[in-house]
Parts: sequence; structure tokens; C-alpha cells
Amino acid sequence: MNIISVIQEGVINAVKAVYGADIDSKQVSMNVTRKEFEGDYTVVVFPFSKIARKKPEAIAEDLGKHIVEHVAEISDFNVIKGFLNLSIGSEFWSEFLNAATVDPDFGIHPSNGKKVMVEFSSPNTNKPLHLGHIRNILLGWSCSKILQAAGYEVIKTQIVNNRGIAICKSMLSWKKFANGATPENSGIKGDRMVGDYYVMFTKKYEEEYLSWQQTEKAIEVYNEKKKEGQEKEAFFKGYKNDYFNEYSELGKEAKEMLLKWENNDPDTLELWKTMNSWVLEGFDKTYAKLGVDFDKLYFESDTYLLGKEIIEKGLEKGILTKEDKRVFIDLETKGLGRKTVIKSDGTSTYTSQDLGTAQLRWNDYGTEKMVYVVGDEQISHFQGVFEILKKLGEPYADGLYHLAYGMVDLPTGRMKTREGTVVDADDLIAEVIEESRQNAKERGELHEMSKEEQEEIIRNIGLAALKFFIIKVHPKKRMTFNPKESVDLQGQTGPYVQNAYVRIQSILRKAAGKADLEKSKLYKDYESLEKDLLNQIYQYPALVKSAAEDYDPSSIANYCYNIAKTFHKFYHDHSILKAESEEAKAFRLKLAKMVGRVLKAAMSLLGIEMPERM
RNA sequence: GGCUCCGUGGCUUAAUGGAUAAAGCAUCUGACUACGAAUCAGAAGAUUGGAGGUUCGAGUCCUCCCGGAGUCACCA
Repeated sequence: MNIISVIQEGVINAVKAVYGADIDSKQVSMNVTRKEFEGDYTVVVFPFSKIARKKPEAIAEDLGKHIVEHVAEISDFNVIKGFLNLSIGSEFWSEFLNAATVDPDFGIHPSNGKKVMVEFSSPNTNKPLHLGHIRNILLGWSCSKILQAAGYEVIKTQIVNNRGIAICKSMLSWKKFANGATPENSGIKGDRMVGDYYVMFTKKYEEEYLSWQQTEKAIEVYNEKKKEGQEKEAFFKGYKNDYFNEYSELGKEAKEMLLKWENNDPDTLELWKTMNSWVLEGFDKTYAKLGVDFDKLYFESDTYLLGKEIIEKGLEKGILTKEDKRVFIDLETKGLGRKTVIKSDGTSTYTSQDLGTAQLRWNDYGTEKMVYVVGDEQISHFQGVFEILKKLGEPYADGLYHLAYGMVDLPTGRMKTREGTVVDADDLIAEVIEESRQNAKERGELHEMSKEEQEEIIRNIGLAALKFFIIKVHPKKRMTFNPKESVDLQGQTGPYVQNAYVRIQSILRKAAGKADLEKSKLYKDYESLEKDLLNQIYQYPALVKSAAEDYDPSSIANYCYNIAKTFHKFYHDHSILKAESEEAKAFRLKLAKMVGRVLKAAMSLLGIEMPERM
């Protein structure tokens, strides 16, 4: 039985016995005892002062005495103000450590029979992945692992946004300017190549727009549509989209291409397929570098027409309203305004696609939960989608969750494609690995290994730095990504946690076969750091559960750091291999091993691997 | 303007309504003849944006204000 429940029950019984009052476990306020005080768990007794009509100190004394007498696990107590600090006996900890040691699934919850789909990454196929995607991918991957550890069957998915005008822009640009260049004959990674042509389109379009602004037609438009006193420059800045649709040659060609695509023109489709495959190959390489994969891909080209069926259903039920061809839902009461599902030209929207895709996924997998890892700029969009599905009474509607994470800023401000400040994912990964390599070289710990082993470790450490740096921030928060700090290998970082693990492995290698771990049971007089470690290990399974409930990988990252920190201090203050006694040595080996196991398991939930040496 | 989110030492972050607000970076000072110094210890650094309120108790909950961001499309 969980020690927290044991204590809560003890308190409930004590209150009943001493004051004759009935309380429930919700009224028992408990925390882990703060470091500066003696004890393991603290019960706050202020809430009982009305029942007992005594001073908090006296109440704590009453309850403490009763609990020590009646609860076997509690060995001692002390009272400071209204706080009752309880100490857990070494028997309990000893049993816990032994049980955890032999439990191969420690921290992994048994299957709950439920399925959850996690969607993340979901890039457009017209440019390479960037820093923003990295946050998205790491959060999505980590949530998947956490949900899995919490007992769910997880299906990792993404929707590949592979159609639409943006895709046609890069296709058109390639056709016009590439002279048949391919990733193979140019040696450029596929996604980057396509992205380069997308950028080139934008550049050529800007040039075209600029020279158009000098024409008589442009002056005419300006005079006709400008607002009072609006300068030319300001007007044309705002007119860009209209220009694309009304007058642009490139715009016209791109739109024609989109039309051809929609009408299944063979040449267009072939070009589209070819360029898409280049991008997807490129993405796969980046995913592989990050160590992530997916169970199922959905392509927008297959889903963008979905939703008709569900919209029909909505119309029948009177949830959606039809006005000419346009279909919308009035969510004014929810503060979401009117959400259009079908445009007045009869074409679908992003919203209808998402409705249809949700339906499709439910049909494919029957997942009770669907988690969308998408930036917080789309909060209201998802509120709309979810609301519609709820009103339709879809069976999966209550399990929909938008994990809305904050945008990633640079120290110089927001990333902007136009200003060329977007941090490319591949470049960033290469950079952190290079930093790790420099560091490894200086330390020279790895020189006895093969080149391959060295590279593997170096890569591991660099990625750990990057991943930890991003995941430690609460998803909801907008974060500043400082490239300098992200490659830090010291302090509150991934490599710091890895180092704790490596130290443990080093000790275990040295002690292999030389210690009788059975003797650990004779060790009773725990050091306070030993208790801290035991307590932290003890928290782990519950932490996994709450991280899954909150979709919060940052809580796991913080946990990893804290337990690593405690271990580093313990390692510094107490010798393991040269412990005071054989019992102490056995106990500490067992403890260290368990710390290592938990660290490795917890970090793997963040997608971070642990090297054996570094 | 309406709605949503965020405001914590110089910087980046942490804190189920509980004790003296906790770490890292940067700065300064110590500890390698050591189970691995990617470590540890210490110093300095904070009226938790501001004002009220609820509570025995508020960084946390409520109200108002200030600052920042997002969104308010028949775009995705």
C-alpha cells in the first residue's frame, strides 16, 4: 500500500480517536518534508484547529503520538509550529528498495486497456524542419512515452501537410529555376532543396511585385483603394495578398498548378509525388537523428476532402447552419464567434478537414483519447473543432486534447522566415553535437574506444543537452532559446544527469561480483541523503502518472535533475565502495543501482539516452 | 476592443493553497594524491509586475490595473 495513503489513513484514525471527528482523506494536507527539517512526510494540522479547538502545536503532538503508536511504518515524529513531521522507519525503506530492485517494471504502470493517439510534428512539405518543430517533436515524443508508461497503448502519428498553394509555389519554382536539380545529383538534402526553391519563389515574387508597383495599373489601384492619407509603401505592404490573387503572373501560375493538381493532372501529380518524396526522405533523416518515429502517417492530400459526412450529420442535427453553400457553426456563446466549415464556394476548410480526420482516426483505431501537439496560436481553432465534435456527441469527443505549447523565441526575438532568422533543425543538431565533440576532446576520457563508440557517445551527449534544454520548460510557456546555453553541458542540463548515471555505472563495474548485496538488509542507520534518494525513487511511479495526466514532460525533466543532484551530493559526501561497513556498502550499491535505473527510465521518457561512459 | 496565456534575483527556469520562495547560468572564493571535477561546498544576488480581496496561511485562488504574447478569416 502506498505510504501516502497509509499516513492519510493514520491521520484520519487519529483524528477520530483523539477528537471523535470524521474527516476524509482530502482534508489531510501532506507534503514531502523540506530538507531543513527532520522527517520524511509532513502533515499540516492547521485545518484541524476548528475540530480540536486547540493550538496547532498541541494538535500535532496529539496526532503524532497516536500515529507513531498505531502506524507501523512511522517510527518517529516532531512538531514545528503547525507542522507534524513524520519519519518513516528504515524497515519500510529497506523493504521498498528490495521490492523495487526486483521489479523490472518499476515506474511502468500496467496496461489500462485504453488507446491514445498523439499527433505531433505535422510539418508542411515545402520547407525543412526548424527549431519550432523540434520543440513540437520533443514534446510529442515525450508525451507518447509518458502515456505509454502510464498504461496507455499509444499510436504516434502526424498529419503531413503536403498539398495547397504553398506546396505548388515550391513546385513551380523548381520547375522554372532548378534545371532538373535533384537531391541525388546535387547532394543537397531533399527537404532543404525543396525549401530553397520555396524561398526562391518568394524572392522572385517580391521582385515581380516591386516592379509591378511602378506600372500605371498599380498607381491606378493605389489611388482607387488607398485609405485616407496612406503612403504608397504602406498600401502596397498590405496589398500583397490581393496582388497575388489579382495581378501576379507567378501567382496565376501557382494557382493554375493547384487547380491542375486538384484535377489530377498526371504531370503535376508526378512532379508533386517526386518532390514530396524528396522532402519526406529529408524529414526521415532528421527524425532519425532525433531518435523519433511514427506509427502511422496521415497525409493531407488524403484527408483534405474528408468531413463531408460528419458535416451532413451536423446539418441534420441542426448543429451546423447552412447559408447558401456556406456552412458554419455559431459558437458566439463560447466566445469563439462563427466558425466556417464549408466556404461559400463549396470548398472545405481546415476545420472540416480536422473534423473528418478525427473521425477517420476514430474509425481506424478507436482511440479514446487524441492529443494534438500544436502551437498555442491554434488554441481557438481547436476549441472550435472540439466543440463541434462534442455537440455532435461523437464518442471520442471528450478525449480530445490540444497540447498547446508556447512559441520558441530567439534572444533576438521571434524567428522570422523573411528575416532569415529561422533556426534549421539539422544545423542545430549538428551544432550541439559539435560542441559535445569539442568537450569530449578536451576531457579525453573516450580515447580508448573505437571511433564509432566515441561518435555514438558524443552524439548522445549533444542531443541530451539540446533535448533537456527544451523539455525542462513547461510546455505552456513561451520559451527563449539561447543557442549558447542550449549547448551547455554543465549545471541544470542533460549531460549533468547523464553524468550521475555514468558515475553509477562506473562504480557498478568496479563492484561487480565483489559485494554481497544481501547484506544491505542489515544496514539501518540511513544517512539523510540516502533517505532523500529513497524518497525520490519512491515518488517516481506517481510522478509518471501525474505527468501523463497533465501532459507535462517538464515535470519529469525537473525530477531527473533533482535526483541527479541529490546523487551527486551523496556521491561526494559518502563513499560507496569504501563505505564504513560491508552492510553500508551493499546498501549503497543497491541504492545507486536503483537510482541509475530510475534515471535511465525517466530520461528515456524524454527521449534521452544514457551512455555508459562519457 | 473581446477572449486566452504569460510576468518570480542581471539572465534562464522551479515551487499538489503550507514552514525562511528553490535551482542553474553569469560574478567572486574554496575542494582533484579522490568510487570519474561534465562534480561538490561557500559568498553575493528577490517587497514573486502593482493594488485590493478570500483564507489560520497566497508566487499559487478571486477582482481591478500595468506590461508582453497569441487569437478574434469563407488561411492552413
